[in-house]
Amino acid sequence: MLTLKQEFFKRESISVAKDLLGKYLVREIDGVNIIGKIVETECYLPFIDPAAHSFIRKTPRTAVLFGEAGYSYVYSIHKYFCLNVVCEAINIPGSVLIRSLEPIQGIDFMISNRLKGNKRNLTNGPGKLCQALQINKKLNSTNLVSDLSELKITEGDFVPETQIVTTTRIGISKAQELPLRFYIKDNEFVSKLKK
DNA sequence: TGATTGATGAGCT
DNA sequence: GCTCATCAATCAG
Repeated sequence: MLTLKQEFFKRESISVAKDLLGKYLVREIDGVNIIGKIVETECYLPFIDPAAHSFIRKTPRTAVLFGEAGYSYVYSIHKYFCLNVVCEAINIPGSVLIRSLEPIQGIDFMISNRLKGNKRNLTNGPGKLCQALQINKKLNSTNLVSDLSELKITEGDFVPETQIVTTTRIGISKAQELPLRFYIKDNEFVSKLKK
């Protein structure tokens, strides 16, 4: 499977968020590939988005958001980790949060990483997918467009525009009204619908 | 099946 | 000290 080019991420983060649906997230552990298809994303805009970690100012934690596109931003929230992809040009801190995956390969491995391991609950949430794929802070600032990385994003399945659903974001306290969450219609691995 | 709630720890002020 | 882009257990119906 072909790894994406950096140019893919050097665009408006909102376009990247939509186009990432259907792509494959590949985690390599001891030479074995663990693969999930991206079925749900959220976009965090540069400068104007109060919900973005980069909003207030650049800090040691958020510095990677201001760096090269195509790199990972892994942060901890409560007890868990979440995975973002840095987009746009240097010093333009747009990013895309990977919210849920459809398990493709290495499902037994994912189950062994999670306490309650039924297939549907494996990767349908940002904290859950990081547990399943063993994504932690050591993978912060990883180059996701290099074949040499142990975490990368490759070409996957084509998703037609008509299969993409747009809603508001989940779990945030600011700018809740912005329609920046995208997921694949009718996919059973999308995280819980918002009410 | 859906809504509510408590546990939880890092990062920032 | 307070915030928070979460999860899983719990409870009501």
